[in-house]
Amino acid sequence: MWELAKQYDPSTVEVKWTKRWAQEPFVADPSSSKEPFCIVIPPPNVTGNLHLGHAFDNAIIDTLIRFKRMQGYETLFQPGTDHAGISTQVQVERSLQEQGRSKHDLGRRTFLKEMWAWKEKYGGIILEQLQRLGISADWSRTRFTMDEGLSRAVRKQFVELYHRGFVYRGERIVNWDPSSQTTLSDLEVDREERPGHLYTLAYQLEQGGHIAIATVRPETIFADQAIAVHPDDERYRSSVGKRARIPLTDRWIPVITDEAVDREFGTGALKITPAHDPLDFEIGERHQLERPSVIDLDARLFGELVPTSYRGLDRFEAREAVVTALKAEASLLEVRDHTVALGLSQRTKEPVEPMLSLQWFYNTDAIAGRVLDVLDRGEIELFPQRYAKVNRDWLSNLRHWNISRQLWWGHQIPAWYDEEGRVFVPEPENPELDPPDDPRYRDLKLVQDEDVFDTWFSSNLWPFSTLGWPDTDDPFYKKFYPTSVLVTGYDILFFWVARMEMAGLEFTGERPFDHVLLHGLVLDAEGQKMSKSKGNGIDPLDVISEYGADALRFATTYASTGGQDVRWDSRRVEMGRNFNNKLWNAARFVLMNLVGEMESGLPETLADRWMMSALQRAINDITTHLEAYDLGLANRRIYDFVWSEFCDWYLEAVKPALRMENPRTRYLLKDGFTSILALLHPLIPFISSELYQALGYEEQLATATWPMVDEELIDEVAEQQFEILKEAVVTVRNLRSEANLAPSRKIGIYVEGPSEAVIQENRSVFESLARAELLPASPTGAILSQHLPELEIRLPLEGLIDVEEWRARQQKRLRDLESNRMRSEKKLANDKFVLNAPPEVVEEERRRLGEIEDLISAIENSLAHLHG
RNA sequence: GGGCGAUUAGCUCAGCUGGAAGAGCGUCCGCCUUACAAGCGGAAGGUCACUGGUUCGAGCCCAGUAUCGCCCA
Repeated sequence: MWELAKQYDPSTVEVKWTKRWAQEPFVADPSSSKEPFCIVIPPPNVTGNLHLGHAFDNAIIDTLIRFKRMQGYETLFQPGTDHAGISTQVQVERSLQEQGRSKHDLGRRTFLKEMWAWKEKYGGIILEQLQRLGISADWSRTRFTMDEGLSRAVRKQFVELYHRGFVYRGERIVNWDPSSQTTLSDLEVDREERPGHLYTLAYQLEQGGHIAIATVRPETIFADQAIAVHPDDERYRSSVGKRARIPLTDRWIPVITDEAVDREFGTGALKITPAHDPLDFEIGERHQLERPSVIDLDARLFGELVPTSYRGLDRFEAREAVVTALKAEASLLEVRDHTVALGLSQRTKEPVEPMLSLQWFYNTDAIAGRVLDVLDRGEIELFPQRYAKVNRDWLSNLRHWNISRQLWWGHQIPAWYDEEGRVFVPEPENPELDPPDDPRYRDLKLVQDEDVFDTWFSSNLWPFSTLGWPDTDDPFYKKFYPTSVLVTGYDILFFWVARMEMAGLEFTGERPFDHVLLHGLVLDAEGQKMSKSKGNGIDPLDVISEYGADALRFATTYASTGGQDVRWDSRRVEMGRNFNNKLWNAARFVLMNLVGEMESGLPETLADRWMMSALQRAINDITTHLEAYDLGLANRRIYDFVWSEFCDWYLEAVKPALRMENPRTRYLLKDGFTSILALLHPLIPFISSELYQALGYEEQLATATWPMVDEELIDEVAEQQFEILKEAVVTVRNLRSEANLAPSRKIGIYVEGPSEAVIQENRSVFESLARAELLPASPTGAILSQHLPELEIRLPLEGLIDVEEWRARQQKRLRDLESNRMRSEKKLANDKFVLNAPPEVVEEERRRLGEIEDLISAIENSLAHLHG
């Protein structure tokens, strides 16, 4: 037992438990009769690295899981990883590039082999990093979104949605990222305001004159199909129905009217380019316009419609060239500065090209409506509650979701086409049967769609696909679904949470989780988002090696309050490290005193009674906070209890009894400290487990039971008396400090007043804490005295003390008391207060006033007798 | 344009249903007091952004303003 070092070193302890929890994971038992509690991990990118966001998220999850496990729930912390389509593929492509190869050199099959090899090589890293955080997941159930079972779930989702008519293939304007060469959903595009220009172009009218149109993208004029004005716009009445010539070309297009045109924008006349703008696409549909494209997948101008000199130019180069030519032709009427809302690919930051493309879409209108009903009924509860509205607003304004991605890494879309372009999708009765293997289509030449699904189209199934769905008889699905709470950052409320809500209802008929706990984001010290490109990220593994994983967990749960963003501040981690050291040393003290006889039973001494009582209150508060997901409050409460109550007061107060080898106190010391370790375990699992073992317990703390409040131990008398004792001790320390008496010097103290008995009865505790000796009679001669309610404390004035300074201090205290008296008197003189305020508040105010008055007269009296 | 969050001690942040403002760090003074100097004892430090309102009573509730940040269009 004595081998506990003076200073806590987390590294060896944490590595030891990390290994143990990896080798003996917390396996969930679906046949258990215990109530289930399940959280699925927000699956990190399989080849990614741990960042602070993961650490934050998983610390919260694991705290809840460990808490519930100790409370007696059958817990499942379901771990796993996500294939993260684009980012993983980009990584592998980059590494190929370094070897001078491209995915096209390899071909799809070989490339995918490389991808899987990559996944095998790097896919375990992030999970190992998570284990280093001490999370108690059931590692025997680790899942990956491209596992066989989960892939089956994705296929079933698509097949069913297709046959129910919610998923369709269509030509729509999509967000094309020319850099990663794939389409993106609306959510993956960030809008950014950029300085740009608004160009006014003159389109010659066939009857003479011209019509001026405003555009921010002059390079797309070659794909124009019409000019549109608002039907009520008088300015263009005469032009409607006429034809106008596209500048730099010989093409003539009609002037049409459409309600969607904003008369206030530019000249009120718009060029309509259905293939390159979503609004133009809609207008084009209404007027049956053709939709030729002039921008290719590399964002270069192409096609018959583009004059040869511009073909092959990048869209931005082309803009310059077109503008120059327009100027030369005198078709450019005006160029004005104009901020444009540019769509950028979230991943590559490349401007997205709105482009006409044949893609798969998911019409979520109906299912979103059902989710809204469930949210309205409060069946899914969000924490903090304000996010319920955000959740709802997004669901009620959904556009069809583009679910195809032009990638190879992911779930290839199970749709086949024959030579005439007809679509073949597996039958719902037999979703595993590929149409080419279906005898009915034996004579057809079927080719599978090359694309894969958006990654979120598989992670939306995560809460149930990881539990065995589509096998609804899977015991884990039966036991743990719907899951209990989903914990994630608010930044993926739409991406993931809302989509899981839809998928859950669509396919299981149930909400996927009862509660959603959304936490904030971890920002850098300046309040900026952490990102690779900015290089302002902090590696959690560095933090762990410097301070320990417990300290990191402490810092994250401490900062987890009300969904607020967390500015990174290493002082919080230091706080955690210091706390762990404090706890370690408290344990050393406890262990040091556990030699010899112990006797179980109720507390007898004042200190024991007080500590056990304070412990019950702490248990109650901490349990309540954890149940309400207020981890920050729970953390602060246990921190204060351990440091300020247990260590600062109890451990000091208990020393005399321990010196006298009180077996009951010994027992309670151990008992109380054991409860503390249990209360701390969800927050700082490593050190608490280690110390619990050091105390001699066989079972590991993680599976011990959560402390319960024992009402019998709540002892208000002891609390009041101990409070008096503390105040008296603080006063003596105060006097000593003011009298400049060295702490090492024993001083004589005399106490007098109604509360005197409490001090006398706990003489040894008082003397030990105050480092003083109680005098049998009041000292004579020069004394310093300090007044407390119901107690006067006297100290022989023997040291060198500046009496004038002392007098000044006392007078300041008097002034403070007098202003308090005035406030109190004023309050009590107010009839409205006395009549309206609750009686106990009024009573408290009266008591306070009486106390103040006593103190004032006592201090005045002692000042009068103070001789300098 | 719509919505949300923040504004409390020098710094980073707590503050539950309204009932005399808190923590950690930092600062000042004193300590190797036999668990702990990553510590112990003591102290200083706040017009709770601003303006009105409700209330016996407002950091907290209501209305508005300002600044910063985020989301959506």
